[in-house]
Amino acid sequence: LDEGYVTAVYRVFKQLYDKGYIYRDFYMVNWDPGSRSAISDLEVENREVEDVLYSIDYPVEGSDRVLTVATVRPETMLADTAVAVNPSDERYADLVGNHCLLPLVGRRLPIIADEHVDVEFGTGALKITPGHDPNDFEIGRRHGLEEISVIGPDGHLTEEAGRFAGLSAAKAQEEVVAALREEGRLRAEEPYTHSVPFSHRSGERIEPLISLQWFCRMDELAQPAIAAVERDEVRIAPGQWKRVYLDWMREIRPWCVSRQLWWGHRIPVWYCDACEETYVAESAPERCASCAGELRQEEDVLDTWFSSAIWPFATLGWPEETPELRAFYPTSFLTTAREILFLWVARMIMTGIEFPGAVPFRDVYVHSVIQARDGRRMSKSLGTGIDPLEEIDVHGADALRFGLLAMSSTQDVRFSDAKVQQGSDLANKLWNASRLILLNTVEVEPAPRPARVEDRWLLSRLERTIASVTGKLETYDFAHAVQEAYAFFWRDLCDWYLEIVKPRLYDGEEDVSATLLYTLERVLALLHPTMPFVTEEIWSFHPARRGHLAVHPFPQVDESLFDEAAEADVEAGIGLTQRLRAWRDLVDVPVGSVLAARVEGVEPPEFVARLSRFQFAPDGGDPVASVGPVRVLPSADLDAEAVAGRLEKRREELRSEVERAERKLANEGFVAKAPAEVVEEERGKLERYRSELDELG
RNA sequence: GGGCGCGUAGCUCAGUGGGAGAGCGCUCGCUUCACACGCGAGAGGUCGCUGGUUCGAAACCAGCCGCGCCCACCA
Repeated sequence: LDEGYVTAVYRVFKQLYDKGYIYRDFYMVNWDPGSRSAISDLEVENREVEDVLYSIDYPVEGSDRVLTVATVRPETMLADTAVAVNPSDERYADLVGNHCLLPLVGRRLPIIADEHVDVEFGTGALKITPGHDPNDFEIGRRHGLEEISVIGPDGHLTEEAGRFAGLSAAKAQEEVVAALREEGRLRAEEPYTHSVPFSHRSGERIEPLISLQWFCRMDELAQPAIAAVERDEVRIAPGQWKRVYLDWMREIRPWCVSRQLWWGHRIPVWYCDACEETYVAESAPERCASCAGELRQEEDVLDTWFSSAIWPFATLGWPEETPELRAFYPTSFLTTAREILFLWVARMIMTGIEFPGAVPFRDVYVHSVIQARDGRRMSKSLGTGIDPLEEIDVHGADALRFGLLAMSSTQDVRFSDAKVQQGSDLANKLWNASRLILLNTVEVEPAPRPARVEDRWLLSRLERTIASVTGKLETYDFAHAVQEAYAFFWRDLCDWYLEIVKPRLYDGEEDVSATLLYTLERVLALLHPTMPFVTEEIWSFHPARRGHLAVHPFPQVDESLFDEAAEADVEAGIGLTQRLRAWRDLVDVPVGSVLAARVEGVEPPEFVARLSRFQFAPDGGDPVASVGPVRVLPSADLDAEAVAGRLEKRREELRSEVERAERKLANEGFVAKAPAEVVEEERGKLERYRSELDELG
């Protein structure tokens, strides 16, 4: 409706017309009786339908032979203008050039030979109805056959149908079958399942009709658009869609661009009824140039995708040389659903190259499709759609956004309420963890200030997470990107680091405050694209806040904070803590009790004892159990039987591990052919299992 | 008919050559001073089937079974 846009559409139509790409022709189109309009091939959807296949005898003129033909649309026989057989079919070779007599009508039908006919199907004889079947139309044009229309745009039979005129196609079918039966021409009726075109718009069965329409020839426009994708001037990801695009483009067919609808850009063509002149123009001519008569504008409108095809530049003011067009064209990135690849993306590329002279975008990402909860397509007509506003009411906008990203994949996935709930839980956790940090840190400039090994571990993990998330976003791997950010925040920061540093935090230590505020700032920025609302709100309380988080730079990786040694030490400490906790659980130690223990060898980080409720002392008698390097000392809280049972279970686990490693290393092929580091790793494992087994006694 | 993809824990999905993973659900224990939308600990899988390649296969190859999508003019 925007005037500037209409100008652009008309300019495009006129230029394509002047180049000879746009033309008007009688042609077989997909007629949608529901919307009473032609529609394009791409708007047609094929569905399996159970029909009846009728076999009808067509007598051969001047002979007692008959040709039996098969059809699921017997009413269209009224428009038959030939019978075709395959040229290699010896059964009928002598009949080619003769005529059949069309039952009910009496028309003389030439018997022709055409490669299209399948010798194997039915009797190998095919009735030809150029007016109502796309194949027959092509065959008809090849052989110069008459094109008769017996079904009109309203789905009812025309005057051409003689005594059947005025009937609906369905009713006509019944009557034609009855008449054939009466004349003894109906040889067989059998159930037949086949795929049938339906209108994507109205849902009605397509009626192939010949009508006068506007077409756009696509092959010239397609060539540079094919080259652009071949040369990766437009990159299509995931890679398989590049080939799908190219395959389609290489076999592109003329595009029927006219529609008999009210909505749409009216085709910029004017007719003079007096002298039969036709004008194609960017704006309405006043009068006919030849006779000065009144002009009448074409009533058909353009396919909606015709105007959408020029969207990337028409919205920026093209054909005017606007500042917007100069600044923003070509654009960089388009994300889209795959069913739009042909309808829209391909056409934008073609018109972008043809008109402004440059591809409209550099990268196209074809995303996965979220299906309904039960795995069916989301669809308005099936009622399987999921209303995002309802989801937002229940879980929140951030939760839905997180959930959708977490669901996304290279394949189609079902909508998962659990993933949205996970997002909602994350928002809640972000809020609470931030509250802990913001209410307990002292006033200090946020900065990485590692004072202990756990600080170096956290900062190293933070930077590695930023690196990894960034890499995954760049390759459109959204699900893993958000899952990785989620795992760092929840596991590393909340479950471990915050629990480890609470005493230092409550003590008002500056180093840990600075490090935590720094980490929080980076985590908020990292998660902001995924959860914009809650991160922005938390940011408003952050002491480092300058302006909105939405315009805060996305975190850049600081590799100087990578620290492999700290990671190894802390992760070993975490592993030991988990084993100690599990051991306590399994031997039923009372929850609050602190057990005495002694450590053999290197002292683990301080937090291990605290988080597993142990007290490590240099001495204290004979141990009653071993957990890795930890020797648990006797205590009133320990049930001797449970401890012994647990010991035995651990021994069994270790024995089976030792056995597995030994078996592998005993395999000569493995030792000889596997890479040295893999063999070495296996030897290391075996050694560790054996020494722990020795410790247990 | 052609093409693409999928079949892994109860559910939804990751994992593409060296000891089976996540979220949810389930079991047990915790009202521990950020969070019970939470914390800790667990159980649970002949990785669709059959062959093959390999020292080694959930992963690579072939065939089969089941499911989905796209394209296509067999009446």
